[in-house]
Amino acid sequence: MGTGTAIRVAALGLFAARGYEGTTMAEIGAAVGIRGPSLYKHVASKQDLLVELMTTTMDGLLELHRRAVTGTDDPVERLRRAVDAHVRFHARHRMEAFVGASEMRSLVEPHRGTVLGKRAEYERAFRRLVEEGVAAGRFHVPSARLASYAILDLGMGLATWYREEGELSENEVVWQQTEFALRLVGAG
Amino acid sequence: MGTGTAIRVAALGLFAARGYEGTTMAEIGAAVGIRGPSLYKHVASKQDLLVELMTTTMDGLLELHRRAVTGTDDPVERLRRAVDAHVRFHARHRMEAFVGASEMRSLVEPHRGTVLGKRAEYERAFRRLVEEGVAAGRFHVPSARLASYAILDLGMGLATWYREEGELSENEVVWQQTEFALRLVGAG
DNA sequence: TCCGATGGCTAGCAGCCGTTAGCCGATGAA
DNA sequence: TTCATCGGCTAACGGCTGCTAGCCATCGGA
Repeated sequence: MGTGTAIRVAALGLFAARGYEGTTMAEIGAAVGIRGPSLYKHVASKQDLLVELMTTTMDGLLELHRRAVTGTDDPVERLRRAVDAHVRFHARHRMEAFVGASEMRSLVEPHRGTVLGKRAEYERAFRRLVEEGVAAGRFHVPSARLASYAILDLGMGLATWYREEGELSENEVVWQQTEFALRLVGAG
Repeated sequence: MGTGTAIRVAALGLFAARGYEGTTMAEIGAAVGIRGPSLYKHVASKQDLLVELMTTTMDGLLELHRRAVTGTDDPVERLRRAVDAHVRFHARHRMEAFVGASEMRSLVEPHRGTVLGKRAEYERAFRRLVEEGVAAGRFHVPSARLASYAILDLGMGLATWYREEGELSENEVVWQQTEFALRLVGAG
């Protein structure tokens, strides 16, 4: 693993624990065994670290979603796979999800707009999934928008309470959350 | 409205928008028409502003929950009322909820521990509600813990996407989210 | 063997932060 | 009218921040 990668990992952990504004370049340096100024031999700026972190997170999530919904036309199965990917991603990338949700404000334009755009795209994709199910008579919800937000929130909540060392394995959590999502749209 | 209250309101808005570390005392002052140092005639410190904000938020939420579940023994009705209070609170206090979730790290001990304790108490109360329903054969979930987290996440998500000016009224959102919660625990 | 590139280091700049000290006009009770 | 209190203000302190400049050891290829 290159030094650049180690720096990004350290930055992620610190941003999650202390926040972007609450993290100093000296701390990030210390986490990888060098001094603050030496970081600039590897990264352009502190802001750059955040930008890259947030855009790659959203890109990864979008890519996983696309792969998940490809290969079947059945609305129930499509939603099941999308939720599986969504929850699994949030279980595996809790810190990225937390930083992504709470540090949007620290992102400077135009990157803020870019990331917000990707997030809106992800939300639309989920909403469309719910709408397809409703149109096919498989889901029964008064508002597809509200239902899709609810499903997204289920997964994003993991950032707060999920722990790998916890009593529930990743697969158990993923399975139950998927079940919750299907019940929620009235397909359970 | 006293100056002290105006300061707290301004601080809440700024903490939500820019984060605790990203907000300066001069900005809080400017929001109420005075200079930064003058704030110290009304508040003890910046940290104090955050402490008070977070503890009163949790106290308010706990009190609302207690009132909601008092007066009936029916597990379904108890959960319905608790979710109603939970969602309504988060719709009305979006900024408090957002700050409460993302600025726990900026809280200094012993206040951090106190607030975490209150949050844990709130989570336990909800879990107990689910467990009661399961014990009474009215709810059907594999894990009460996971189900209660899911319900809590439903409401907390509002902090991100709910807007008063949106197309859905508070009552509509509250009603649908309550419905989602009941479906989720298999009581719909 | 040379030498450029790489990647550490320290010093330091320019600016901002929370907070304190101390000043002063307005206000209202005695 | 007097005078203490209140609540503004500016100046300033001590400390920290992101980042740049510039120095130097190491090391791999020519």
